[in-house]
Amino acid sequence: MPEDLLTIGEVATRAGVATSAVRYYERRGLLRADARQSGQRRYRPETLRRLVFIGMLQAAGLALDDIEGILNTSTVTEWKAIAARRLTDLDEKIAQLQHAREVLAAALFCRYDHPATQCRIMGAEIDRRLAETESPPVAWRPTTL
Amino acid sequence: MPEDLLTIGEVATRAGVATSAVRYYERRGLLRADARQSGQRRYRPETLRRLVFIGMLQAAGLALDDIEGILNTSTVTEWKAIAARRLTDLDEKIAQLQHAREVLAAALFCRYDHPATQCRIMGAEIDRRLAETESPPVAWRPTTL
DNA sequence: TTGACACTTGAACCCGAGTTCAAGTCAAGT
DNA sequence: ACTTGACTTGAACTCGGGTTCAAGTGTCAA
Repeated sequence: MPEDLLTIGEVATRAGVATSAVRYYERRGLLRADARQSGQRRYRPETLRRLVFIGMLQAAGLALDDIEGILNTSTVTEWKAIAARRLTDLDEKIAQLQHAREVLAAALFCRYDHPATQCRIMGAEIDRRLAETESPPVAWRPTTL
Repeated sequence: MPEDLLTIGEVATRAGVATSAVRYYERRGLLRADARQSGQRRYRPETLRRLVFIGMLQAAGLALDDIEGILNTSTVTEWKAIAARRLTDLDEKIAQLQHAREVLAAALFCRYDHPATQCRIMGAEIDRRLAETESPPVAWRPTTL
């Protein structure tokens, strides 16, 4: 018996996930145990790497379905297509969050004080958003929303 | 009866959310209908703005509980504290996503081809992550994960 | 041989953020 | 009078990504 096989607890802690998550990934088809020793799952170090890989893609905002696709497709073009699509989404999301960040940060310097909806930076952004959806503008008065 | 009141359908479409979401926000205490006309909710334009405000904070990654806090706290320091905490989270998340974006983008240029786990850029990042959790390093060989 | 301990299973549950559904109400138009 | 259409309600359901639970199994040490 090769002793370089890891238990579920080992791969889980080393990959920084819960054992329940590892079993869940197996259910979802992202992973297989490489062996069983008296019923217990055993993993090759490569599988630990695979687990970390899953975590990376997850951190990049990919859903488990996409990750499964990337791991289980048979051609380069196929997985790169999925990755490229998600890269676009990711860029969009980063841009959105950056904008949100600006607004939120600016609001912290706002001294129209209370309540938050009174803040004129927020107010201006609300106007922008309302205008965007090409609806008739609603007049801005410093009223409690 | 003041005719500048909006129906739920109006506020919803103008704010870009579903009517069910508006009712849900009301249940959660983020919102109140300003009036009722034969049982139906009516909203002042300010409430439409409030709805957009909710959407903005949501886009910045705030949970409805936080948003409720920001809307319903009584002091400036209180809502700014919440916002500041979330701003930190937001910065962290943006940084994470940017890193993930780099890796993903780089992977698309990788020509170790198939499968995705073979990509050496991904491989290097996996190593970095494994090293980070101060676990003993696992040797890198180009094996299927 | 009795514990302790880490694992096994399927099934049920959790969370956040809503959506969907059935059954009912109301006002307007024909 | 009847239909249409937008609303009302509470309760149940959805979805993703897991977690928790009860009941059982295997291995090791005292």
